[in-house]
Formats: sequence, C-alpha cells, structure tokens
Amino acid sequence: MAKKTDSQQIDLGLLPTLLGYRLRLAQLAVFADFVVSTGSAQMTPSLFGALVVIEANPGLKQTDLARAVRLDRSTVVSVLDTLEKRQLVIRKRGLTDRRSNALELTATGKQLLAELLPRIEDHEQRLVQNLSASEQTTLAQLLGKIFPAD
Amino acid sequence: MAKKTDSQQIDLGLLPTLLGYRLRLAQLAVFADFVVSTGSAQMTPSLFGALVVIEANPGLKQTDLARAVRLDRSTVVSVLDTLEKRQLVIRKRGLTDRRSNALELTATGKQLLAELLPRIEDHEQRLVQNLSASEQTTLAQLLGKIFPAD
DNA sequence: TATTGTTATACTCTATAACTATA
DNA sequence: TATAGTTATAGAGTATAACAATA
Repeated sequence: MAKKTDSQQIDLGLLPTLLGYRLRLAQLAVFADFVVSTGSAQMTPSLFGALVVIEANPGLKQTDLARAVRLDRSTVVSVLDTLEKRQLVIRKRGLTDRRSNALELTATGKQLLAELLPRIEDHEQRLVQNLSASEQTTLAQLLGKIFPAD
Repeated sequence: MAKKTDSQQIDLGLLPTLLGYRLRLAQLAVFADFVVSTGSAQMTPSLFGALVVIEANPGLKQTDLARAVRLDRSTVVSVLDTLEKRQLVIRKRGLTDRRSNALELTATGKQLLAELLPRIEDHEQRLVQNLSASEQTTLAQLLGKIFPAD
C-alpha cells in the first residue's frame, strides 16, 4: 500500500542557500568519514587535534593547548584524561612553574600519530575527491577568508 | 612579571590544512553570529531550520521533517516541543493517517519567521563580507560538491 | 506486521563556577 | 592576588530501544 502522506521530496526552502546549513552537512560527512578512516584507533577529530598540537609543541601547558584548539581549560582536562588513559600523552610536572603540566606524546602516542597520518591523508583525499587540485586550494582560501585562523 | 612558559604562538601543525578543522572553525563563527543576529528570538540554526522546512511544506509529518533536517525522529520531538511551547508551530492530527501529525506554522510562527528572514539575510552577508559575489557562488558550489544535498 | 509519535535513557561535547596548589 | 589544573555540575544536542496507537 502506497504511503498516504507522501514524503519523498521535502522542500528545504532557503536552507541550501545558507552557509551554516552547508557547513553543517559538510561537517557531518567529514566527521563520519574521519571515524571510519581512523577506525580501530577510536579517534575523533578533537582527540586527533590535541595529539597534533602536542606533537608540534612538546612541553606546552594545558592552558595553551586549550587556547590552540579553542576549548575551555576544563574541557581539555577530559580530553587529556582520555589520551593519558590510552597512554598516548603524559603530563609532566612543569619545570619552571610547578602549577603547570608539560604535555608530551609518549612513544606510543608518537607511533599512533605516525600511523594515523597517512590515513588522515587518505581521508582528506576522499573528501575532496570531487574537487580538482585548484578547487581544493580555492576552497581552503575561501574558508580562510570567512574565518582567518592559521 | 612575564610569563615563564611563554604561550603566544602555538604551532597548529597540519591542522590548518585539514578540511574538518577549517569547517569546525567556520561553524563556530557562523553559530556565534547566528545567535547574535537573531538575538531576542532565542533562535538556533536547528530551530530555524525546522521553521523554514515547515513553512515550505505545510502539513508535513514529523518523520518527514526528521529526514529533511537529518535528525532522528525522537530528536525532532523535542525540537517541536520547544517550537510548540513557544506557539510557533502546531501539531494537527493527520487527516488521512491518524498516527501522524500534520505540522504547521502558527500565525505567530509565520510572523516570527518573516521578521527573522532579513536578519538571516544580514547574518549571511556579514559572514561572506570578505568574499566577492563570485567567490560566494564558488564557495557554495565547492561545498556542494563535497556534500551534494539540495 | 509495520509505521508514527513518544518516552526513558544515555552518551558526547561543551561550559561555568568553585576548589587546590602554586606563584 | 592571580594563574594552572581540577572537580562538580549542568546544559545542549544527539541517538537507541521500547512502547501505545494506528495502519
């Protein structure tokens, strides 16, 4: 029996013209692919981001990490709890300031990150596979103009 | 006294090259501006999206709305509870199928949406103010290629 | 049997405020 | 006094599973 209230084509109105709507859809797709790409590692963009920043800035303190990844200090605590529980990161006592922690990747953390990098590369490629090289550059530039943040 | 662990420039590593990172930043900016733009109305992109879709498809049922805005049916229940509590939407009993609700904007809902539209217009303009008209078109196209969804 | 809306529940992500230890 | 990290707590936002009414 055919449906009474026939669903099929719902009119999205002006939504598709809104940047925020586009971004949300794009992000849903990105997140889903990210998780698949990193599969067994139980990774999320946020955990991965923390690993990357710590690797690039060994010894940085939590407050700085928080600013870098745009999270509250308290939020970073739980990110690090997760990472430390998985033995990917260690919190060393700050040398000069004993209030702070000096964050570093463990050997395991470095190894995982190294393994992850090519997968993230693939992930990135998959996302933009419908774009030419120049389109990819353009997209990055345009997004950068909306929110400059390198 | 100057800071010991000098924060300032944290290296974000490869993050700025990742589409997901760019999208997240862009979305943070969009959301913040959206809330400011709609200010007094206590709006969110998600509530606004529901209003738009209901206006464009009066009488649609919750399941269809859920599919349209890519939320679970159960999630849509709470969205509609909020909207109905604010008297912006009504759930009418389905005519042909009494299991379903036929969703409609109330007069208040239509009015609010009408008032909101120019503000959303401004909001959108503000976001892309650093882009030329052609760049705006390009951006929409490129995002559409990554996640085609009109 | 299947679908619609709903509830109960839970999980993730995030922030605010207050605490402690250090400075 | 001020800062670093932490805890306790709470609020969005989301989903899954099970349920009653209806098909």
